[in-house]
Amino acid sequence: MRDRKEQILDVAGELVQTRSFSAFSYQDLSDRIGISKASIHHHFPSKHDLGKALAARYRASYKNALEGISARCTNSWDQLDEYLDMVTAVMRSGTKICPIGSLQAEHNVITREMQEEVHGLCRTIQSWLAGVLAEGRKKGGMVFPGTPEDQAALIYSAIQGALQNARAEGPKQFTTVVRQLKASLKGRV
Amino acid sequence: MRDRKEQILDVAGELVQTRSFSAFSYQDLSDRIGISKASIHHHFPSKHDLGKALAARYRASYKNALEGISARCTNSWDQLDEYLDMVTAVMRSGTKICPIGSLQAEHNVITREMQEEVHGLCRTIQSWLAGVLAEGRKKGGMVFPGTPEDQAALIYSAIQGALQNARAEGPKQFTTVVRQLKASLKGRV
DNA sequence: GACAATCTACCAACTAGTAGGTATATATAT
DNA sequence: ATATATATACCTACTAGTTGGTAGATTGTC
Repeated sequence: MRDRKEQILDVAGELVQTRSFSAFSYQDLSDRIGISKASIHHHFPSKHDLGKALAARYRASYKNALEGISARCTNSWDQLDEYLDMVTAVMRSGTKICPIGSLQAEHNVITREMQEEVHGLCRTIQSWLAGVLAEGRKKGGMVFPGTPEDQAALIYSAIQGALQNARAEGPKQFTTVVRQLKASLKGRV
Repeated sequence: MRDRKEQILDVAGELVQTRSFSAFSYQDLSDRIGISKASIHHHFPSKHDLGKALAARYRASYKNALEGISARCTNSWDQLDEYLDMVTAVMRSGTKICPIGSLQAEHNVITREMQEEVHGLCRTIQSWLAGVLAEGRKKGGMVFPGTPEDQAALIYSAIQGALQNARAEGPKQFTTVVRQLKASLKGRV
């Protein structure tokens, strides 16, 4: 089976998002997938290997998704909406949180290579957001203080914080944050 | 020694903020404090007891700090500044993150009682923020869309997300987010 | 035959938590 | 005063189970 690796990453991803990187084990993977613990070590010799591959996959997947949005729609507002819809979908799928948030919370217990993957993912999203905001300010009437990069940092932080809150406080808070962000960009106060 | 309990909570708090709740053990506490693991079990029979006491202490401490700010200054802008300064101090102290963020990231692996303490802490901060925002809109010229509660949710989420990013991305991003939030409230765009 | 994927069976280290004992205070009863 | 409880704080030594990881044999597939 060639996609066993993918399957393992799927399950590991779910565990990272519902628990945390420290709080799941190879045994958990073994139980869920139905092959022995040693077999999982065959595919990912150490937990660091697994974590690194997982973070890299998240990074590639986000990059792909964001490029897809850019290709699909030209309007900045639509691009922002699609991004926010994507994140909303993550929140709605059970009791998950953002994988970035989960891995960042354990920043000091993951390896350097994992840290770098997570860091790259942050940069990818924020620079994409900054691009959308720059274009939106020029042509779409988006209103915000500072540079597009500054505002991207705010939006990114708010979304990440809101995603984390959502699991404890429910989805209402998350949609409120999204609404506030959009209203603020429209300059309606 | 009466304050042994406090000392244990101090060390546990630091470990929660630098690692995560799952990623520290009674042995870690024992090593750092210099008393046996069993002695720590004497003070906090189970890890759940320890986590609950820790979350409760955070809650009380935040409540106290926020009430102190309200008592100290009457101006809404000053109150907001003091809150933001307090959070900035958390970020600057080494490689810590917000304890709430850390515990929320592990929402599904902590006990219900711990979840409730964390939840209460979130509510405490957000309703305090909402109070400051309501007053600031009325008398201080603060500008934001939606209700004060809505905007409090945004600010709270952004701060929490930014705190989490700070450890991976450095303090610059955090100060940027704070600056953007304040500029936005001032209506300068 | 080579190779990948799997297995069983193991390892040392670590996990939260317990059992049972010791030293030292502070009461209380005589 | 002095003996006797009681409680706190700590200890060493242990349990049962989990952790990430390894060794070596077995399977199926090109």
